[in-house]
Amino acid sequence: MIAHVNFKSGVPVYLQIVQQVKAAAASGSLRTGDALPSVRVLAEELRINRNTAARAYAELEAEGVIETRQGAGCFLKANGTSPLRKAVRSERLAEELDAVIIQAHHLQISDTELTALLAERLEAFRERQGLNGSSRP
Amino acid sequence: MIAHVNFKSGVPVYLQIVQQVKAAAASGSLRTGDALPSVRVLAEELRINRNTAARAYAELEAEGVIETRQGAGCFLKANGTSPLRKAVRSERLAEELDAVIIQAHHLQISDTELTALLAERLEAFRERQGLNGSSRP
Amino acid sequence: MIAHVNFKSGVPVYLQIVQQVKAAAASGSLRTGDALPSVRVLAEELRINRNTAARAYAELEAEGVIETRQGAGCFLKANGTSPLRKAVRSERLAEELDAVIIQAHHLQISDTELTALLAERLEAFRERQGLNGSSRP
Amino acid sequence: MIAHVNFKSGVPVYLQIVQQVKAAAASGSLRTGDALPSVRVLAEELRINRNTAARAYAELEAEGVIETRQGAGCFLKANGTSPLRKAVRSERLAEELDAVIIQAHHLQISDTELTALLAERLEAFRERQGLNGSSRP
DNA sequence: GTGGTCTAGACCACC
DNA sequence: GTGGTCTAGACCACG
Repeated sequence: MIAHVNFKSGVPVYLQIVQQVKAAAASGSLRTGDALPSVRVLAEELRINRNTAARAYAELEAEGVIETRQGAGCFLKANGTSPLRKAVRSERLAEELDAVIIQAHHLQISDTELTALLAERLEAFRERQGLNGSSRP
Repeated sequence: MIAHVNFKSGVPVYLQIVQQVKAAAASGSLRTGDALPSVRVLAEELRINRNTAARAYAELEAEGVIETRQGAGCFLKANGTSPLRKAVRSERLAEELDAVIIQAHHLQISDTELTALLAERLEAFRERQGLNGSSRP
Repeated sequence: MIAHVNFKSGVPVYLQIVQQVKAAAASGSLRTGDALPSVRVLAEELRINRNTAARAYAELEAEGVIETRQGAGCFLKANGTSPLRKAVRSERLAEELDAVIIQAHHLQISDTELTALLAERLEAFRERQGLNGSSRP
Repeated sequence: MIAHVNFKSGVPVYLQIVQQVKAAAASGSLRTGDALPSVRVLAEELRINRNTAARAYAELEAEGVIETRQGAGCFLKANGTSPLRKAVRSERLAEELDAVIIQAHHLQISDTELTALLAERLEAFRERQGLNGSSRP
């Protein structure tokens, strides 16, 4: 099961799938060249419409995460292929960071603590990557 | 700045506001009796429609988080729950940071760059705060 | 009437719309800030489904040609905002040029003639731009 | 190289081939009795499925453009139409160039860059031709 | 009124 | 079998 959707979260279903596939790709549990479940299979597993599943994959292709080949299926692309300008990429990330900063402020977590937390999560992320990278049947 | 909305996250704007006010209340950064910005002011600050701001407040009132007193404004009600423990608050932020890290990976932004970007955005946030008035006494 | 679709060409309808809006924007007959017909109106005019019209607009937004504001409509963005890397942009254009070169070869048009033809069409394009730029009610 | 396909244009690949063979026949670059590459070879050259190549040839045969002789291959039939006049051929190319110019505009590629890119792709094309065998005797 | 999402079901192009 | 497109019609978020 590649993803699990929550119909009540308010987040569009197709975006939930996009985020989860991205997470799987980033953490290494999906690897370059791996085939993703077909649109029909994914739709059945998640009990969503085929169009919704297709839309998620279309979005992933537009972002350069996967490659879809007519009649063959969808495959994870090698990382390092983001077609966006560096400035645009930084800007997008900055927006997300701003949201986190506001949230930290609301949760009364200091700048120092937030910075430390980021370092900690980064380390955890790299460790997870290492595990997925070495053990594969 | 009581909230920060992301128009492209897929999460309805009014829900983003609701969640952030709740987070602020839960962590103690907003306290019983505190006044919230008026619908008009909030709409202006966030550059959203007044209807949207009103809807967020309506939702918060329906959930018993705030209380609107005619002609006086909106105020935070006693919530009955003790402020969240620090560990819980960190955990919430960690989840958001994990999402940012995944995004950074796909945007091909290195750990170093991400850390630098956080520092930069933190500084910008503090500067904005300084301009908009001083903190709680 | 912003576009006209040909159902028999084999080219997806939503792509035909995308191309025509791009052409209108490039030639100056649509200008920065101009509102495009609403999804519903466009769908009615072209006698296509509302979803198809929406998809065309979504594609145009993804390419940075228009901006869509929830509840307000779609508006032409200022040019000079392509979010793609220069290398990616050149590559895409190169692919299209390759197709033209093959076609020229089939039509037995020499390299020199093709180059001259490009210069001629570029001049014609700039002239059309000039006309649209100056005369507007 | 008898054709060049664009997988992302939205036009079915088999139709792209049909159109290009027709163009070559109309302009005289393919002449009555000329042999076309076998389905197998064409599929390899264009990196498409053999079924797709076969379909293109089937379509061309149905339209009476080519003739397949069992065991010998495919050959261009007499088409009865005189080769197109140069003006007509230029006009066809001009349409394609106009589309490229519009695309270049949105990709923010200047006239100078576009012209240079054409020269570069022309050179690459000639080089490929040289490698793949000499021209018609 | 605007655009966004989802479902259902159909047909096509391609492997 | 695969993904891509289109239609029809519904509901939601937003101005």
